[in-house]
Amino acid sequence: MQRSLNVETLKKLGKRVRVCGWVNSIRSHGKILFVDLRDRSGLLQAILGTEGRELKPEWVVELTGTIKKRPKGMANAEIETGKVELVVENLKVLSKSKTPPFEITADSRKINEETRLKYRYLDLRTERMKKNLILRHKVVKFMRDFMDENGFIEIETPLLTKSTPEGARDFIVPSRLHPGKFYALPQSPQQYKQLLMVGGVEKYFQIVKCLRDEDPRADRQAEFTQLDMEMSFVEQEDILKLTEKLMNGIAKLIGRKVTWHRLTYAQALKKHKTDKPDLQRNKDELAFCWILDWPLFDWNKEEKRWDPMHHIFTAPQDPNFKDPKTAKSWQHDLVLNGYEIGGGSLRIHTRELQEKIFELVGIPAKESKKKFGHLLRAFEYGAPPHGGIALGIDRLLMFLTNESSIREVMAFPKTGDGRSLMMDTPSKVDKAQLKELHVKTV
RNA sequence: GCGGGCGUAGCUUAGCCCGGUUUAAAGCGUCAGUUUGUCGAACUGAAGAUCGUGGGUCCAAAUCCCAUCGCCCGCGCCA
Repeated sequence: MQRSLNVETLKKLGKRVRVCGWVNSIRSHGKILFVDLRDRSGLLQAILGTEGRELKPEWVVELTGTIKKRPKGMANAEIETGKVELVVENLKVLSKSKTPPFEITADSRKINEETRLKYRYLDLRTERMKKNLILRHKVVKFMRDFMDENGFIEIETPLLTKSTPEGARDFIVPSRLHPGKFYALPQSPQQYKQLLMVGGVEKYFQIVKCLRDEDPRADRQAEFTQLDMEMSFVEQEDILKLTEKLMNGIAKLIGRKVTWHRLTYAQALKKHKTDKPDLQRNKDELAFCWILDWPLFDWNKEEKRWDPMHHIFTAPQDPNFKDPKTAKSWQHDLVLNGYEIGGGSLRIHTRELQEKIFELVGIPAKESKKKFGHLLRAFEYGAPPHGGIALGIDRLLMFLTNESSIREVMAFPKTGDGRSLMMDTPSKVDKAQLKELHVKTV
């Protein structure tokens, strides 16, 4: 007999079914036992006799029996299957369980996160984590469908890539075949997506892991996921409109109210004293705010040079700008309830302008050729004007689920110092492994 | 790298300021038992803690001091 999900039993009144899942709770009345069976779809009350006496919470069982309507007045409005129950004819224990370190049925907000992270596979059984991960799936699916409907194609870019020390700290991977040389894990697929535009893709997107070796925060992990996109022949307004349409669609999907605001960088600083203003007026509102007209550069007092405000590929509004101090960029940052959840820009697409920027931020021509030669060369073969944006999926989900930590929307997050309490990572590796990589042991 | 908070049975906490009625308390869970209609049941009973770890002060330390470890929050950092 095919296995039925708990919720499916609603439509199987009077029929024999086979259900499988975890023992959520047991209410024993001696000769009659009520067992709430939990599976991915929800709970189902099963009725057993004394044969169920040995059952314990979190055991995995297979129950075969008949679905019956509950007696009058015995329905439970709290659960979806509350109008029916399973009268068990056969009980099979598929897997036993030790007493779990915390109660799966308890409110996990009251349980120490350290314990939850060590036993994450048990924490994932809780209603809270299940809900969050399902919502995450729905939002990501909506994003994929939306991008597809708007003519974008999803393309994967390499994980083993090139270190570009200008940005955040890179995670680096030693090369076995090339002793002394290293790959870097991508902080973002930035250069690849620009090269895809040169490649004539025109509309690219990717749901992609990005990695930055910086200290985590409640809203930040070393490893996170972005909806990354890039498009050719667009103005900034096209990118903003598309993003607004996407976010409105997501808000509608989950029934949340949305407001949109736009501020220039100067206005944001003047009115709100921050470039990440929180414009939320009530608890349920998703207050999005574009920050526009950013300065192209930022004066680095210590090094006495101009640093890019965002990154070196951001296009200036006036390609013939003379004064780095007043030059504005085509940068757009997206802020949600006071948190940056995305950023992007129109990009530079000519070699001349890109070289001018390298020079201004103090990267010598020799070095820029070595580090960015591939991009400069590509720009000489018909690079279309292009731009894009990357949206932080984890942070967005944090707001959609009303969680106060990004970890609550990730299946296997790391701690504040980048460790996994469950897998005990990072960990030491064999000397032999290091020797193959030509890495000296510390 | 820096600052702040927390650490007491499996879980959640009380006790800590102001050391001595503490044999470290409670709820949940666990274990044993009762119970044929319960609603993450109810009732009766039991077990379970070198108070994160190490050192110090004191007649006496969960409580005061020092060090150390772990987790959380923030700053720096995050092209």
